[in-house]
Amino acid sequence: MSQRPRPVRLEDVARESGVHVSTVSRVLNESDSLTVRPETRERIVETARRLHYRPNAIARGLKLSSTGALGLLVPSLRNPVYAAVIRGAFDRAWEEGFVVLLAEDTDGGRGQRAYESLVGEGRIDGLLIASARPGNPILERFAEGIVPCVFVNRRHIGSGCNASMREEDAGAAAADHLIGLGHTRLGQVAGPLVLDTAHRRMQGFAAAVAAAGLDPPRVEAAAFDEPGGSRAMTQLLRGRDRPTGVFVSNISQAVGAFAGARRLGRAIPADVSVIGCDDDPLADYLDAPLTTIRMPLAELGAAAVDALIAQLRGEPPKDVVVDTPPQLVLRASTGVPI
Amino acid sequence: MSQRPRPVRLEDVARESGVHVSTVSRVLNESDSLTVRPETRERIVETARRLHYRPNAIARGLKLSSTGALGLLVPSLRNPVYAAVIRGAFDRAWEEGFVVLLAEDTDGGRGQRAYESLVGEGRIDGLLIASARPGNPILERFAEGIVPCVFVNRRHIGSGCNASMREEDAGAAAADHLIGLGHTRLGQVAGPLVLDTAHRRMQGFAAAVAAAGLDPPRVEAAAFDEPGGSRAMTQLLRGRDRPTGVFVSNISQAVGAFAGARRLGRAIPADVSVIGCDDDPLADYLDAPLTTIRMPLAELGAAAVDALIAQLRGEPPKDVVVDTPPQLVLRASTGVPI
DNA sequence: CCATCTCGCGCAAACGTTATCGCACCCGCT
DNA sequence: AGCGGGTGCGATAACGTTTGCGCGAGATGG
Repeated sequence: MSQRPRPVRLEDVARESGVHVSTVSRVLNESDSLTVRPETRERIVETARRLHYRPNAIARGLKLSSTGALGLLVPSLRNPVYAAVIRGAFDRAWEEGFVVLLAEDTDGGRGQRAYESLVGEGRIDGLLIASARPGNPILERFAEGIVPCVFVNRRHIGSGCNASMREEDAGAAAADHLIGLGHTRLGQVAGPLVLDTAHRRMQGFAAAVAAAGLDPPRVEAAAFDEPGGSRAMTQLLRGRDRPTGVFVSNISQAVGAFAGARRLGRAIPADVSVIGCDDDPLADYLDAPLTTIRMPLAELGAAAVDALIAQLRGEPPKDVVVDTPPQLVLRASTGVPI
Repeated sequence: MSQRPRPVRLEDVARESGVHVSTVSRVLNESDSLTVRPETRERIVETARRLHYRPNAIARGLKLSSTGALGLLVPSLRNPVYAAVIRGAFDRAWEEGFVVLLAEDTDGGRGQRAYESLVGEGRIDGLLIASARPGNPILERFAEGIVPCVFVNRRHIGSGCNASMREEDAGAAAADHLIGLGHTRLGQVAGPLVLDTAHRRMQGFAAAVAAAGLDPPRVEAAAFDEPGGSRAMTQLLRGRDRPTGVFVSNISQAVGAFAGARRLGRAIPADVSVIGCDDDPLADYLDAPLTTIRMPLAELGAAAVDALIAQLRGEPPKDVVVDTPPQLVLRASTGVPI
């Protein structure tokens, strides 16, 4: 029954170095009024280190009415794409002295509950929302304006605080690659078109196809998961005039799309070229290895954190777009049409 | 420049209902000394609801010296298996009135930093560690005993507070399935054997093989990711006496193993049967659809939260094993040997 | 030698809660 | 009428931190 060690408080450091707590606080915060003798400062810093003092975030949060924590709502933890965004956000937040609290905003109210706990109970200073979608109750709560928010990846039009990437360029890069290979009948497995991200990706793709003077691509919208990709690909590959080159919007969709093509007996890339969006280690291990458009996901996470912290500092919210261009990662799933 | 609405405090509710804050606090906490007139209670509850009062978790945490938050450290957010564990943990925690703060404990110090922020700064009451592995610095910090901990999935031998599943039975179920199909030369793509989980899975597999009177399986240990699975499978399938049935320990490894077999020109299941561990939607979309052993992952997450909360209530720590048995999910990647 | 100024630090109040104590008041009993 | 004991609630002190204010002491100037 060993006791848990009582955490060391400001008062312990103060007593040990023979000064008042307020002095310790000021010294350790390196604050403005540095009117402290160097030797005293030295002594305080030294004992603080010796005792392994760490300020209590709860007490600090109460006094400062700011917790040093940011929330991050992602739509699904099963989607490896978000792992990259999350890492980018965590790392940048840490650099800025913040901790980020991650929650999954799936159907079933997990996101709502997280919102209640994190925002409603004052546990965070700001919220990163990567799970925006029309009808998501979180959007109504956003309007209440309890905490500053930034929408990540999926924009919330009119919010004035979106962090996004060059989705149109991603679609265009995919189209250009397929067109460059000689494909003339193109198709797209898009995401749910109510999602801003999916919509822009589609528009960029369609615009590039139009610019090349080709017939508009056939588009099948589908959920961002394996079943969605499978069903959409099956639709695209059925019937006459089927596309020889298909742009798929997400790695999970790509896995499903591969399965769909396989079931119809179509080989990749011999019968149909497939290019994916969002690069992921998994792409190397598909059959065939998936050519993708790499998106700056970690940078997106970092940029979103920056934008949120700017708001916390009192700056007016603004939309930001990560300017790193989408980049083609060539593997084996695309080739010249037969 | 709309102002953020100032959150409603206990005092607002008190003023509005004409009583003192302490009374409001007692009423809303339904506490012991219910010596309050029903009409007063009614009035307080009513105005609290009307004003949408939510207690401030920070102030509450400071006073009670308990935050109502649990930490959860997972080794990788790219592994879909953990999504299931996380959901189980989140949901159970919510039922018990706790919020869980999720962080990734990858190489590169993310876990360390999370530990510092969450435990060191007193942001959480207890910690769930799913990222235990020999040499992980978190294990030394555990020994300091600042907060109660529970090790999830990967046990920390000797800690006395592990939550795990019937890994040996998983290995045995996989072996039994392959043996039942008539396979006599078995192999295993194991996880890193320094990990308790991987080791037990391997032992269960080996024991079942021995019990059937077969030669001991060839085991290739590998990282729990696609490259690991690919390399290990390649090793297993090279040389004479290669196995006709292989047990792979994880869905990511399975993807890699499929790729490895493909590169050697071996068909699944015609040339080699593959059975995976941990069921996941992805399994349906592999070529061939992957037969797996389903593990009770969400229940594991829930059980770990239960064990941690028990410790917070002052009960002595104890090891728990989720008793739901591993279950065969038959798909197309296993068949009778040629 | 006293007034003034600056330096170096202590004092105490707050942040929003909860918990312990205690004080009125009302009821019933003698 | 006086007394005792509940009943119903208010005052208050914390929890660990930050911060405006102020006070003593030494330095400086007249």
